[in-house]
Amino acid sequence: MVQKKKKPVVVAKPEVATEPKRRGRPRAYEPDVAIGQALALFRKGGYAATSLDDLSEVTGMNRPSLYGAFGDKRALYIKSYQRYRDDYTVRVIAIFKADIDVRERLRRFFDAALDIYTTGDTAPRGCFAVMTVASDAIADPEIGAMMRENFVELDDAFGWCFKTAVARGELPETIDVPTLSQMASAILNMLSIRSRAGVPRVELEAFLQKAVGLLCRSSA
Amino acid sequence: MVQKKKKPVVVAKPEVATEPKRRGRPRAYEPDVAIGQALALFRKGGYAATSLDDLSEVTGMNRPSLYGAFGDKRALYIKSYQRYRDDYTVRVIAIFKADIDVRERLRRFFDAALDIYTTGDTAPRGCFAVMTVASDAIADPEIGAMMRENFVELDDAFGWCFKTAVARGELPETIDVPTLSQMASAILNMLSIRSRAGVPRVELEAFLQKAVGLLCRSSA
DNA sequence: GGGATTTAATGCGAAATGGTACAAAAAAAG
DNA sequence: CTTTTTTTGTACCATTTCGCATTAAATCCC
Repeated sequence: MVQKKKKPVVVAKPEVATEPKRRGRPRAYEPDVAIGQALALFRKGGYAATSLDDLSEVTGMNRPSLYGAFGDKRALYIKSYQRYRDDYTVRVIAIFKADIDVRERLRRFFDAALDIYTTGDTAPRGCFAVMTVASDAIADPEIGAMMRENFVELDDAFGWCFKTAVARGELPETIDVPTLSQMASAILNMLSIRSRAGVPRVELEAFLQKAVGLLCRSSA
Repeated sequence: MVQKKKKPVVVAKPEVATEPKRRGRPRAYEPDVAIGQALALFRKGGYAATSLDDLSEVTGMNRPSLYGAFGDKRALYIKSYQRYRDDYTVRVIAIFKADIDVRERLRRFFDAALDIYTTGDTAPRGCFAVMTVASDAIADPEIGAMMRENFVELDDAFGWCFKTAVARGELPETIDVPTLSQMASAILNMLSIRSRAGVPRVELEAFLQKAVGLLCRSSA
């Protein structure tokens, strides 16, 4: 899904299945890991503060190669975001598949977010989408639309949690699913901001423990 | 509080009380409005994406004057933040002084935030502190500390609201004040992110209406 | 009016930035 | 071995950026 596939029609040689015998000089880099390194750098400094030279250095690719492989800075930024989104999507799906009650599900959801937000060799990085919205990149209409979509998807994910909880009898039917979902999204935003600001993870976890309880209190 | 005062000891001349007879060539700019214009620009694009040339243009001051008056870009950024903080502080104080119940107080609080977040000649700007944390400026320890302090102050402000509500019998003594306060801060963060992302204000106001109800539901 | 003082305005310069042209290199195909 | 194809690596360009040095202007004090 992330990488090219190129119709492995009748691949006779059972190599690694990811090498369709390219023709020219072989690449000195792995596109996948390069995007990952670019993502890490963008998450550290944001769009404007990350230069192509920085990206070139961290990926080990020189600038023309970067350009040829991913396009200009903006394209690389968008590809990095898609990688970020793909990465956390698999975690969310795993949490959705688990047969657990709504409180545990929310706890795991927030905990996975903290994992992602506190990632960073030196300092926590927060949420890429939140960072993007806060940056100048939001002036780009296409990028803005992607970020709004991201937030809606998160609302929907939480909405699914709460609706499922009602269906399973864990919460009363009187709860306001949309409002609770947006509240959960708000908590996510707060985790992003504060973790990036340097608030210790344990503090945020302590808050989460009580916040989940508050969200799931059986109230009309 | 915002500007210099310079001991108006026995000011004989009742001018405007803000002109202590400077000596050299008079300024062609008003430091106050210049900072305001710089703030508007920083809020639009963030730290890295705002150049001194942009700031020079918007303030009408040429770069050497900017430098002489406020210091380098970082100093100007910090001064802009202080201006931002001073501006909203007066609004918060007004809300605190009003003799209203907790729901109305929270509503006004959030509404004032929306006023500030949706400010912008072309597009909404969000919260300056949130933007700063999300930017590369967070790498600066001093700026990071200022932002953490900002968040703590907001928590405290909400904490005062809830404690006062309990004292006035509007909420039961069993509420968890710190958790509710942080939840309110989380809502503030969400408003900042979404307004800047372009979510219409009416949508956010609709959410707020219900969110305040949820926060103030008399639950243990 | 003359000097002192403060600011404005011009412009320089070194470095960084995004982007690209072009030749050398490395592999497969013939 | 030669050609073709793809990527690498060096070098370059135009622009922007931050910062400062220097000169010109405007005002106050004597």
